[in-house]
Amino acid sequence: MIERSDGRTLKTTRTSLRILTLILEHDGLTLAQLDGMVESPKSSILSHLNTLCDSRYLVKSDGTYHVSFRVALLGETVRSRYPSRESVRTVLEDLAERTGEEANFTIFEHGRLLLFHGTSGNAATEEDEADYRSEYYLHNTAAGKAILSELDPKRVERIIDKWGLPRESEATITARERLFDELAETADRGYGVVDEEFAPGLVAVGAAIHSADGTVLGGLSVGGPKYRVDRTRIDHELGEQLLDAVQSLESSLRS
Amino acid sequence: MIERSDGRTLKTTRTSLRILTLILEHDGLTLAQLDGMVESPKSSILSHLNTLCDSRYLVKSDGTYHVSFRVALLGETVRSRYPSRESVRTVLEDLAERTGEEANFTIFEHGRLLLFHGTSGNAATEEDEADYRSEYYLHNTAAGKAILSELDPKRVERIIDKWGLPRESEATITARERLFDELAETADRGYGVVDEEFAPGLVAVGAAIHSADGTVLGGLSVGGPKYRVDRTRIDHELGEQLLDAVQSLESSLRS
DNA sequence: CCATTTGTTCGCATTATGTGAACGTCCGTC
DNA sequence: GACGGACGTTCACATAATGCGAACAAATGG
Repeated sequence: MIERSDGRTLKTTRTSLRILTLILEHDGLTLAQLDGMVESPKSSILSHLNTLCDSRYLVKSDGTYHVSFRVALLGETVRSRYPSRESVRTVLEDLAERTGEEANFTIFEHGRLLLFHGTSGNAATEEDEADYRSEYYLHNTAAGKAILSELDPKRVERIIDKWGLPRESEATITARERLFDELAETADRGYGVVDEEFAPGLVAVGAAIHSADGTVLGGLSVGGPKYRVDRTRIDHELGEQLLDAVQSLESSLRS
Repeated sequence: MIERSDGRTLKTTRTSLRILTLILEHDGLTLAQLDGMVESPKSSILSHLNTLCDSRYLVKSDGTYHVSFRVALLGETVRSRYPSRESVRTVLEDLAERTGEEANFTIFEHGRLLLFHGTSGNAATEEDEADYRSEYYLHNTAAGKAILSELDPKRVERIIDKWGLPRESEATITARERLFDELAETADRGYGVVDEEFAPGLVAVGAAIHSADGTVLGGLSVGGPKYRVDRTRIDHELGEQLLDAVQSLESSLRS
C-alpha cells in the first residue's frame, strides 16, 4: 500500500504526454503553435506528433492536431471501473435537496481531488466555462482536509511536498504547522470545514469516502455562500446531513 | 486536408502507450503480469510505469497499476468537443422508434468507426459485456460502406492498406474488387447496406454524417435481425427513414 | 511574383533508453 | 524460524534511438 515515488523516468514519453495535454487544453494545435510552447526543435515535436497520431491518440486534420475521439472512449472505459454516475447522483441530489446547498463528489488521486460529479452539473457539461475547475487541492477544500486528516502524516508530508500549499484565496492556509493543527481539529470533528479558504464567500463541509477495502476513494462535500452557511448551521445541520450522505454513499458502493 | 502517413516515430512513446492500453484493457496489471505481455525486460517496463505514474496517467496501488481517473476526465474533455450526447440521442431514439430497430451513431477516425451512441445503450454502460464492441471496420458495416463510397479512392486504398478487409462473418467482403463494386452501388443508392457481412443475421442500412465544414464526421445506421429486415423494407422504409434522420442530425450539428 | 511563414526531410552527435544481472523484499511453506 | 520462490528494485554499461539544426519544400499572403 506504499505509494512510492520516482525511480527512472523516460523523457521521451514525458514529452509526448506533455504535447498531448497541450493539444487537449488548447483544443487543437498546429506544429508551429506547439513550436512556441515546448522547447524542442520542430523536428522533434513532429516525431512526437507522428507517434501520437500513429497510436491513434491524435487526429490530424488540415495541419491541426486534435485529440482523438478514441481517447474519449478510453476515458469512458476508465470511468466504468468507478462508481456509477447514477448511484452517486442519487446521493448527491438528495444531500443537495435536504440542505439547499451544492454537493460534490470527488475522486482522490495523486494528492489531488478530481471532480466526479457535482449537483451544479458535471465536468463534461460545463467544461468550457471560464474558470470552471475539475481539479482541486486538498489543503483548501473541505473534503480534502477530511482526507488529509485520515492519512498517515508521512503521506501528508509527501503530498504537500509535491503540490505545495498554494494560496487560492485570502484565507487559504499556507503554513504547514497551521494545516496540521487544522487537520487535528478536523479529525476530532469528524468532517472538514472550509471557510473561504477555497474561494471568497464559500463555506463548505466535507468528508472522506472509502471503498469497500477501506482505502480512501474520494470525498463528499456540501456548501454554499457564507451568508447562508454559518457556523451554527454547520454544527447543527450540515455536518450531520453530510455524514448521513457519507453512510448512504459508502453503503451503495459496497453493493 | 491530406491525412499524411508516418514520418519518424518514437519507439519509447509507442511502448509507453502500449503499456497504458494493456493496463486499461485488463483493468489493472502488476509489473510481473506486464513482464509476460510485452517483450521488454522488467526494468524497462518499470521505467515506463514510473513515467506514466508520474504523469498521472496511472495510479499504483498495492503493486497493481490502474489507469487513473484523470484519464476519464481527459476523455470527457475530448467528448465535449463533439456533438452533445443529448442531441444525438434524440435523433437516434426517434429513428429507432419509427423503425422499431436499433440505431447507432459512430465517429469516423483513423479509418475506423467508433461508437458514439447506440439505442441499445452506450459504450460506458455495457463496456464489460462479453463481445460488446465499440470499434468497427468500414468494409463490413452499413455506415462504413456509405462513408467509403464518398471518399477519394486513394484514401479508400490507404484505409484498406492499413486495416485490411478482415472476415468477421461468412458474408464479409474480403476482395478489394468486390468492395469497390459495392461502393459504386452504395454511392448510387445514397446509403450503405450490410447484409450479414458484419454478423450473421444482422441487416442494416447506414449513411455518412457530415460536420458543418462538409467533412465526414461519422455514420448513422439502423438495422436488425434479417427476419424482420428484408430487402423490401430496406428499399421502401428504412432507407428513407435513415436519410430523414441524417438530415435532422446534420442540421442539429450545424446549430 | 517574391517574401514570409509553416511544414518536412535528413544526417550526425550524443544522450537517453534498453538491457540483464545482481540485489532486496515480501510471501508462503516446510 | 529458516528456506525457497516470486516479485519488485537498483545499477552500470553498450548502443540504438532520440534530440537537434540546417537545409529543403510547400503553402500563404501581400
